[in-house]
Amino acid sequence: MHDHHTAESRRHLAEAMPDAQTVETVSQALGQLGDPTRLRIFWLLCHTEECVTDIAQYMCMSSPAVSHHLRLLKTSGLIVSRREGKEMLYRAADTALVDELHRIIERIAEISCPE
Amino acid sequence: MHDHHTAESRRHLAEAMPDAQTVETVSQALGQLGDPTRLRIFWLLCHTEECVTDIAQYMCMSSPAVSHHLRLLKTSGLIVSRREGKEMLYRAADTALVDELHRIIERIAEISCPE
DNA sequence: TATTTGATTAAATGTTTATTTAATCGTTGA
DNA sequence: TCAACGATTAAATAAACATTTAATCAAATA
Repeated sequence: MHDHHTAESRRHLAEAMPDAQTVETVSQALGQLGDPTRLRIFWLLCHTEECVTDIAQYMCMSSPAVSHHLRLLKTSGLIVSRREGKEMLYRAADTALVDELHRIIERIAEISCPE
Repeated sequence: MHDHHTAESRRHLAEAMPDAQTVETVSQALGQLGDPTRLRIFWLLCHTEECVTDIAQYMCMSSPAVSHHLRLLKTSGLIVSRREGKEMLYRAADTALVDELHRIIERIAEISCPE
């Protein structure tokens, strides 16, 4: 049987480890952008406000499919919407979380895909 | 029929939009941490080097299940491993991508779960 | 108020993904 | 070289998830 951590080092880690609620929240946010479709929609909505029809056209997808992703992003607090006449306009939420996510997307793109 | 973007504004967006390859890469990396189990393993391995048995114990999971997640993280370039005797030791990879991801995890935890 | 347009919801389908159990592989030491 | 230990692989199952088509909803306007 090999050596494991001491009780003390294990305690240190356990204390520094984000609690279950935090882990849920963080992975939920990151998971949203783990889907390439949602990543592109989110990125788009960080740059401009769009209606569902235009997003669908931009993404080359059906509007029900886009609607589905918009609902997930909205439920996660990453985007917001407002009605204007018959249209629903979506854009990125104005929060620190969104700023960070937008930042890291462009940063990872820089790092991983330099050209 | 409502108004859409001009050809010019659409062109601007299309040019700024990360290409398909980049979107794939970014969402792949973020998606890895979209799973709470992998997020916790990754976070752990950002802080210390561990063998599979210890990770499994820490996570309260079977070692095959942990092995599965380690493989995914490794394939994505987020962690590395080395053999020491019978054990495989895993730790976070020493890359800019990993630094960024580690940074954002702790940042999102700060933002979303203040206490 | 009936029709049209834009958006969402629901049901159904197909795919991906996590976990379990059992079997196998690699290394060490008896 | 055989037994023991740590780790991985494989097959099977179950749970999540994305997409499609059809139906419904909400606002505008003719």
